[in-house]
Amino acid sequence: MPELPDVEAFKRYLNATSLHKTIGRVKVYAPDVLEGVSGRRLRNALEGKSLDQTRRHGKYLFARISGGGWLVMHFGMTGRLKYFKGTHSPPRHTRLLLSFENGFNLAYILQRKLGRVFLAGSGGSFIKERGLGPDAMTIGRAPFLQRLGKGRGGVKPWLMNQGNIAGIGNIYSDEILFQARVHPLRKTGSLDETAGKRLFRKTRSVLKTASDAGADPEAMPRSWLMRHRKGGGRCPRCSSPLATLKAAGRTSWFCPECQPARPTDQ
DNA sequence: AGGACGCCCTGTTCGC
DNA sequence: TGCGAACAGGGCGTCC
Repeated sequence: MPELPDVEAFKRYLNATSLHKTIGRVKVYAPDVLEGVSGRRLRNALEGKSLDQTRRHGKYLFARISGGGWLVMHFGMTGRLKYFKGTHSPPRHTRLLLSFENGFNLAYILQRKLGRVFLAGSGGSFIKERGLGPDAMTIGRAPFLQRLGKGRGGVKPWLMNQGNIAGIGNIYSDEILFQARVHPLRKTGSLDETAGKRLFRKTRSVLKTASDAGADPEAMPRSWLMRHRKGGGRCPRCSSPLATLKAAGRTSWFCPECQPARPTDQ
């Protein structure tokens, strides 16, 4: 699930549960989710320390370690965090477990092992090394439009490419395109100034609204595409049957009436 | 450069 | 009901 709003919710969850608590023990259940750091080094960096602040950039969550460095988490398609009490076995698919001295634990859970955990010196250096673009929720209009103008391909791949702007995945790109009334196969170069500005505005508002709602799909407005993107779903705006197509190997949902294709884009 | 594709994983749903 | 295929909100490398 995790796109920007979901990771924002994880950040708030971590803040509310796990800050300023001494980490007694770290258990790595799946060493293969660690990237660029060994289990031993991760344990050494965390045990006896605490997490004292968090940041989010795109789909990455950063937690600063009191002893120096940052624990960085990416959640793949199925990741989440769970804070729980006790010493009983952690939730299914727990890949990394921080056990605090207060008797509680923070589990990093991935059903499919597509997420990754890193240890970084600083957030800024990590973002640079990974080639991430500016955060999709905080980027300003001018840099957004400037970067959009450099695109040569489709709008949807542009939105989802983390090097352009960071944080948008399949679900939210569909939502943004729907609300901006842009067909998923439109090319970035075919968008005029007005459409570009609309795309920026909807990117901002969709991510903001979803983050404020805790990324809970059920809490999103009924007027959003997201609430209807399933077989037999109809457009919340014009009631037309929604359509799907494949782009970049992923399913795009859209309304053929509200998001008309342009012949040059087909 | 951009896009299609396979792959990494695991669980669920779909179609015959 | 059974069983394999297809698919699922991510991202990387490879190839064209």
